[in-house]
Amino acid sequence: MPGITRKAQAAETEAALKASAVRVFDRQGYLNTKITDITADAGRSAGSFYNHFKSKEELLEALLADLLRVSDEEVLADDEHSPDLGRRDAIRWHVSQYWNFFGANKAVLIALRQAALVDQRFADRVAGLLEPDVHHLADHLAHCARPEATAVAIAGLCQQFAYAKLVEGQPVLAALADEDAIDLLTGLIDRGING
Amino acid sequence: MPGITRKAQAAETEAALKASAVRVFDRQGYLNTKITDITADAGRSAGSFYNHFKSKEELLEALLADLLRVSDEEVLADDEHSPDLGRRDAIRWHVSQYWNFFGANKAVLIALRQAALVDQRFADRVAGLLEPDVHHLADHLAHCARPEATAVAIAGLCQQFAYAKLVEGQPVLAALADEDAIDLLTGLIDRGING
DNA sequence: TGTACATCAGTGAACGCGCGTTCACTGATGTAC
DNA sequence: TGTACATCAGTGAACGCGCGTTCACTGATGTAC
Repeated sequence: MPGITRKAQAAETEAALKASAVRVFDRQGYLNTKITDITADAGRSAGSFYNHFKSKEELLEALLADLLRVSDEEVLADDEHSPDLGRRDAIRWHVSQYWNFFGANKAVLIALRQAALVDQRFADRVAGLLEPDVHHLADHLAHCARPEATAVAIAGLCQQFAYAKLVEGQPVLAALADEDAIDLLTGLIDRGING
Repeated sequence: MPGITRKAQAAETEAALKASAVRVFDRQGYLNTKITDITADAGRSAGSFYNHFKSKEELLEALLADLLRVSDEEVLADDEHSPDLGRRDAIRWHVSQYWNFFGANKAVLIALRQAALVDQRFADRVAGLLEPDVHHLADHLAHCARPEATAVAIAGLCQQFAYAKLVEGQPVLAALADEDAIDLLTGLIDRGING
């Protein structure tokens, strides 16, 4: 079969590089990762990297694209959630979604945040990605005093708490199960906006 | 007067380097700043830097020490604030303190956060600095379900919101005055923990 | 007080390390006839 | 189907840029007598 085996090999190497990148980013952080760290983890030569990506940034873009594709599919599979954030269970559903998404993709999410610190292009990119979510959240908060600002605050609360628990592994939070964390955030938000 | 003029010159250069560092960190971020960016801004030669600091990290440590010295003085000058976070005005006082401190020192605070991403030593350092505050906050929250975790969440909320408003300058928050931001946070926290 | 020497802050060209990136080469796979 | 050539994924040594860091030098300030 002409053309299949070679393409398959290339695809396999590309996938291996991506998988290694995620692993290494998770271990050492994006900014501390050298291209040769990735290729070494993947068991390929340094030069091989450039057959697939122009740079570490482009590799991260590819990981982001993968992440967005998967999460879009999940959103489509979601048949109707309650949009009424006046109800505690609706808040909990959203928090839980976010928490699980963060946990499942933390290596890439943190890599993006790190890249955004150093590279304005990524900063704009990340801001653009979050904006619709924050906007969506603000719509749900129309009954509050300052919907947009409150949405930003709540998004920040969730992000920072997830970071403290799932990435830094703060000792203070060690005893906190995922469900407890979600409950805690849900309670703060529910009372904060409805209470 | 023996020994005075020369020491004065050295002190002046050191101060100029620190001031330039803050300015340049604010402009380009700590991680994007080269040592020669700092010396150039200060109008000194590259080599001069090493008469005063062993590295960019040590310079940041010095800035941190300055910041801690000043803020300790302020804490001492604070004659009794209400420790009862059951009262809205007590919460507002704390939030306002934090907000102003963040605004006044954002360049250094953000530099620290950036350094912590890349350098485990700074990460531990920053964590150690915040811990007493979070612990103090947890004490005030003894009546809540999970005081420590709630304290971490609230600290994260404030930090992230201040970052969004004061550093990223999120367009959505452009119309929000400092007082409004403080009120918003106060409201969320007050209802969140007392509501 | 004056002179001769020592010390020190500051200078900037040069050095060298780390790492991203290239490129000539290999061997395997695909194509043409 | 077999043979000869083309293409391509992968290799790893070598190259070179950027930047941190050094160091011999300058001129000014301090010290000794």
